Amino acid sequence: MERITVRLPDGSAREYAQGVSLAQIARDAGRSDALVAKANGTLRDLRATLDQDASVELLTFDQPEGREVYWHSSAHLLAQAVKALFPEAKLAIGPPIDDGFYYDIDIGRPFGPEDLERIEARMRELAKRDQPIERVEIPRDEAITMYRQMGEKYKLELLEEIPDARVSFYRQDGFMDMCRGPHLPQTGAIKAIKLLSTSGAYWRGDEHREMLSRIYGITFPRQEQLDEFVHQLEEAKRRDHRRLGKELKLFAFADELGQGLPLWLPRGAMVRRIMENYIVDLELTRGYQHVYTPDLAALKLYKISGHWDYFRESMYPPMQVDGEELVLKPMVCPHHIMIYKQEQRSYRDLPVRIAELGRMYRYERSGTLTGLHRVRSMTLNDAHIFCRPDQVKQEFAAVVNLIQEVYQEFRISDYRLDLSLHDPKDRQYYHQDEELWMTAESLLREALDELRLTSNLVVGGANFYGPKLDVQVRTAAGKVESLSTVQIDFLLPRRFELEYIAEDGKAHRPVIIHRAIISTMERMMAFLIEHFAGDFPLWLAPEQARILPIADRHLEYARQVRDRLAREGLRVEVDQSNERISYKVRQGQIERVPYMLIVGDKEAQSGQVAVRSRASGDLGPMPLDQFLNRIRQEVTSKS
RNA sequence: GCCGCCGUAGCUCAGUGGUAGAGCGCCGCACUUGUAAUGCGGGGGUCAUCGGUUCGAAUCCGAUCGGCGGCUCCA
Repeated sequence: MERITVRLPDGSAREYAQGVSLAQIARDAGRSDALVAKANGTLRDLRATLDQDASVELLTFDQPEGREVYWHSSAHLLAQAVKALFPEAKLAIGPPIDDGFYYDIDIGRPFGPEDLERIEARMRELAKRDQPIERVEIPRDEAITMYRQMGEKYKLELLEEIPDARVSFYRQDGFMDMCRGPHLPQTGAIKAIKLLSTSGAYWRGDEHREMLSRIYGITFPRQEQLDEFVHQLEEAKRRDHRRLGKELKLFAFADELGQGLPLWLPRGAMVRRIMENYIVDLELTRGYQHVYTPDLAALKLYKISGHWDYFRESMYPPMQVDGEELVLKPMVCPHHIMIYKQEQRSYRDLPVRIAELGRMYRYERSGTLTGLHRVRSMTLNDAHIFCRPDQVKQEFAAVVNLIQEVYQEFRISDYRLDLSLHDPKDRQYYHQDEELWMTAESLLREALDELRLTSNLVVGGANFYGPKLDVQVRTAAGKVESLSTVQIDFLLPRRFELEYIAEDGKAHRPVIIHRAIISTMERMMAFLIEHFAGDFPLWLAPEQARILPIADRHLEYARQVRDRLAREGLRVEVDQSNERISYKVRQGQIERVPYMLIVGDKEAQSGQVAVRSRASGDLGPMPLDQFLNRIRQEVTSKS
């Protein structure tokens, strides 16, 4: 028998007989926690054997790839349990996801909560039996025959697309599932199991095809990890902007008003006004010109831009007035283009940066509406930069710098950049001028390189008119959404026949950079609520300080303090309720007021206030001016 | 839009076919209070809406509206 050499990442090497299993190697390395292995860069089952020299990396639940395999096997376990309880069930697909796994299944009826409990219980039983999970390869024809007999029509459809002569299956305890693998060595590795939810999901993500039942679940090697996960879910719920928005009276919805149409309550409107003033003032210092454009526009505007062709379904239907067809403004760019076209532009004028807090109305499908994240009426921090081709890179860089500056002030550091390019194979959505795409995309890439930014490439993520860079953040519910965006557009200038007169005296075509820094006010508000978990920093807090009189006889002094602070531009209220001080403090804490100023006999006599901070509690008495200095500094530094 | 779950007082929720409940909030009275809940009393619901089954419906069935979790979509 030949000998082979196995090298481990720590540099150690060991000789084995040919045909040694990766599980054996894991045992010898004392790595009982290994779930799967990477041999010469390829992921393999631990049950797999080696017949030549290899460098082997043993992966555990702590590595993303190990977790993926763990959850993938968990999905198989789920399918096995479902098949045991519902033999007529037809299986579709069951992949791992960021947090757990799901399996799409067709049992001709939906799964109810009781079903989930039964399935979960069965999964535990099956895991406890600790059956080996084995890979088997069978000829494709055999697989087809088998699935045909079983009536597994979804598996058959998948099988049809596999060109290989042999297909791999994984078998555990009599249950077989077609799968590329790899998988855990045995089902017993799956310890803590929880099925989370069910939902409908279209077969192959196509809304014209069968609706399957999807079961989501999560598993862990240890119960404590599951408990921790559940705990985190609960914590996330407490940050949820919909909950805090209601509790803190920031915004609301009303059935009578309509779906997806938010009401900004006084406290939320205050935060919004601060955000708006902040961004508009900042943009004015960066050469943007702020404008206003109407909420209605002639449909032909969007026919020219092309948006009508692409987004008709999500625009409110046209209304006929005086022989004109009007739509609610679904987006701002054509309006700003009209402003650009108001004058003949010289190359010396460029770039022209037109900005607006643009209110838009989009008919989002009812099932997609979620709190302030997805609404039907929204106001975008929009701007369009009209520039010469040679200015694109520098303008793009300026926008990215602005984004970074703003994020620093909002204390946002957890985000990802997505670079979205067009997919040349998608001839339906993207215009066919490949040269235009090449130009736009290489400009974007070069600019990113020069900024030394790394981004995540999304092929096919571009707009119909051009590529873009999005700043992606995560919501409390764990979903990724874009906050900021910068988009390069060579197409709309052409469609609208935009021009500027260049040095050569001839008309040239400008480029448009579409950009949004703080997103829509709705989305930004939702994000900030969750980001700060309701504790807005002083500069954003709707109520910055509240004065709490100890007894009714201190009300007058309390009002004096309030008036003084209000004249200094602070947002401040007096708690006039007939309650004990500890109750008022509790109320103030619950309502997330950054500062509480307690005033009683001592303070009234000495002209002081006893300061309590939301974050650090009682700070003791201080003269009013000292308090003012403190918070002025805090507002300026946005801390 | 599609699939599932849900809808009881301002809020959070209990109430599985037999006369609508609790806590908090709100209003009133008393206490005049020193850093996370003072006590007592009161008002408040056509049980989302409409229709059906039943002697009788918050409860069972259907439709509609709205919310939640997904799918699809997201200029």
